[in-house]
Parts: sequence; structure tokens; C-alpha cells
Amino acid sequence: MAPASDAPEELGLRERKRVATRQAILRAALQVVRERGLDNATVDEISRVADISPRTFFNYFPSKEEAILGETPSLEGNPEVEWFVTDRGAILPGLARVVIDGSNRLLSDPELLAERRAVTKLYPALGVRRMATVHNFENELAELVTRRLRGEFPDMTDAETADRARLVALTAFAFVRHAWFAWIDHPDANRSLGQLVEEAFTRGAELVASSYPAQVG
Amino acid sequence: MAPASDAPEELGLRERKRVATRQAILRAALQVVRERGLDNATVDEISRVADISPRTFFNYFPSKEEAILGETPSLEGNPEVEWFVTDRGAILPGLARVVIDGSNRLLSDPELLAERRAVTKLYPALGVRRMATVHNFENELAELVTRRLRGEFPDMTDAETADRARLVALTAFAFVRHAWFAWIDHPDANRSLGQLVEEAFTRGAELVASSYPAQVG
DNA sequence: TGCAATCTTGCAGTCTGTGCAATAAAATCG
DNA sequence: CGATTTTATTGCACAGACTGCAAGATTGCA
Repeated sequence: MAPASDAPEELGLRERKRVATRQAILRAALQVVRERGLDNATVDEISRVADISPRTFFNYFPSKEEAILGETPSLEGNPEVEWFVTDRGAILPGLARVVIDGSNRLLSDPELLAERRAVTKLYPALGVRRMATVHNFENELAELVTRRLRGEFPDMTDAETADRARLVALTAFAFVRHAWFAWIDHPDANRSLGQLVEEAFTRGAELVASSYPAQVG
Repeated sequence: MAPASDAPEELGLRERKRVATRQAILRAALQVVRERGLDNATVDEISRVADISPRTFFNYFPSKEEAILGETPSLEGNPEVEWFVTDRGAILPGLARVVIDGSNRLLSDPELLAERRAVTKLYPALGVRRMATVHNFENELAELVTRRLRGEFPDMTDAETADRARLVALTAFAFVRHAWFAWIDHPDANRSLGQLVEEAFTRGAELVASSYPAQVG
């Protein structure tokens, strides 16, 4: 067996080509948007630059926006997940830890990331689109919280559990989004996305605490 | 001058027709989705049912989804807005009040609303779309909070103000969304959307308080 | 009644996205 | 290595969303 490490070793020719093509499309999409503007960034043009047929484009991405926006965040393969569902500490900070880990893992290709950030800032319409794709991540969070609550409060009804899980997930997600926006606005290499997420959680907590008299239940 | 009440009196023929056509499209869209399913709900079909040309459809709605989803929530004409910007009480509950008022105003056509709720529940893809349209409302909230913060803390830099305003808006928005989802899931006439919003804010505050030790700043 | 403003509609055209089948390339196996 | 199976690329045809334009119909108004 090949080493089970996470280093991308020992990929077949096919796999390697696939990764390369995907990367070529991602780069081409950004390049075309940058050069021709978002409106003129057609699939035909992107495909031409990426040197593939337009039909092949849709074998890699389900829509033009996905190619421009890149991969959606996901809990997939996040090692903190299993810890979180069995942990019994405060739930929001726990969830923060999960997301922070995911954020730091996201830094696969800093170059593309920076360009994407610039493009997102330039065309707010893309941010709207991102909202939609990121909705899946939100659902993943809710599902994760549900799993934990089921273990922590086995006597709750399913409806109650789902309802509470959504409250937790939505709240956490709001803080994550705040961090994300701050990161988009500030091309500030000093603070990583993970750090911004951490800040958002604590500042969010302070905000809520200052708005509602502390009434720990 | 005509009475400044909100009753739709004294509209010209043209205006009345316009309203009627818009309503016809809204109804037709939901009907077609319900009868033929979301995938088969084409603009052509909706237009046929609404008895207008497909071209006219796009004179009323910029996209098919807008017609299915109906009007986007907005702060437009919300009387609580002016109160909020000058109020100096806790900010989150104040924002809650603004949104609750808006929620209650939303009950224009209960029949359409109920059907839309059912359709949204049946096709999760629509919920994703809604996220996108509702993003504008989020920005309105952020803008509103910015106005208030500028008055309340004139010494803050613009960047700080904008950053904090977004934190407030996103947090409030998370609670609103929780209420919205609960409302979608529970066709429970007992609790209005406004009440659900109110609950979401208090429960959200409790959640945060229980997760972070009370440290009122 | 007649002119001006506004609406509706058809038409032509662009672009996204999909199913299908042929072709090409890579993996696998004897 | 050569044959076979699996998977990827591509072209083609087509459905459907959406837009600009200009002609024709309606409504508002003097």
C-alpha cells in the first residue's frame, strides 16, 4: 500500500491530469473575470483560455460561478469534528474551534485565494452567489450540532434538538461570516482567517452580553 | 390631497392593472410549481397561466425565482427605523424591535404566504435562492446600524464603525433567520413570525451567555 | 378628440446548462 | 505487449433564462 499520508504522492496519470485541468479552469476563470470583467466572462471564453472544450467545463463545475468562486468550505475530513460531538464544554467555543481548524486548512493556494478575494470585493454579485453555495456548509454545521446535542441531551425530542441545533449553527455561522467579510475587506496578512474567526466569536459574545443582561440559565 | 392612509385607494386604471398583473404572475408561479413541480415550472408556462406574454413576465420580475419567492423583505417604510437610530438603549433588542415590526407588516396576503411556505419547504433549492435575495436585507440592516453607531460613537473611525455594524447586523440576522426557519417548519398559526423573532433573540442571547462567561464590558 | 407617456408583445439573439453518442486516452489483465 | 474495460473529452442538438429593440396597443391628460 502507498503511504497513507496526506501528501499527494503516487497519483495515476489520470488523476494528475484531472487535478491539472481543474486548476487550469480555476485560474482561467479568475483571469478572464479580471481581464474582461464579470459580465463578459463567458464559459466559452474561460474554456478557451483553459484550453478545453466548453462541454468539458461542465464536467468539472456545475456552473460558471462555482469555477470563479472555487471550492466550497466543508467539514469533510475535519479532525476536530469527532472531538466536538463528544466534548461537553461550552458549545459555541467548541464549534469555533472546529471552524478555525477548517479555516486554516483552507489555505491551499494562497495565490488563487488572494485573487479570488480581490474579485469578490470588486463584484458584490459574487458575494451574493457565495451566500448560496455556503448554505451547504451551514447545513453541515447544523447537522454536526444535532449529532452532539443528541448525545448530550438524549431526552430532548427530535424537533427540539433540531431547533436548538439550528440556533447554535446559525449563530456560529454569523460570526464566521463576520470574520469572512473582515478578511475580504482587509488584505491584512497579519491576521489569518482562523484568527479573525476567533475574534469574531469573542466580540460577538461581548456584543450579546452587553445587549442582554447576563442571565445564565 | 388624497388620504395618506395605507389603504390602496384612488389608483388609476394603469396602476390597478399593474398590480393585478403582478399578482397574477405571483399566483401563477406558485400554481405551476405546485402542479408541475419546480423543474417543469418554466417562464413560458407561468406566463401562459398568468395570461401574459413571456416577454411581459420579465417586465415585472428580473428572474423566475423572484416571482416564485415573492417580494424581498425590506426596511423601506418601516416607522421604527428613525426611532432606532436615535435610541440609546441596548442595540440588539432595538434591532429586534425594528425587524419584528417589519415581520408583522409582511402579512399582506396570507394565502400566498402559506403556499409559498409550503413550496419553500418542498424544494430546498428555493431556500438557497432566498438566501441570495435576502442578502440585500442584511445590507440594509448593516447600513441602518452604521447610521446609529455614527450618532452614538462619533469618535469611532469609519472602518471600526462599519466593522462593528456588520457584527451587529449579522448577529441579528442570524436570529431572524432562525425565526424564519422555525416559521417555515411549523405551520403553527399560534405564533406569528414577529413572536418567533422575539423568541429567537432571547434564546440566542441565552445560548451565547451560557457558552461564554458573562463579562459585561 | 388628439397628443404624450406608458405597456405589451414578438422577434432575434446570447448565454447557461444537459443528454447523448462518438472518439480518445489511460488502467488493467492475460 | 496486446486486448479489454473503464473513464475522459468533445461535438452536437436542444431546452430554457434573459435582454434589446421596435412596432403596436392602452391609458392619461389637455
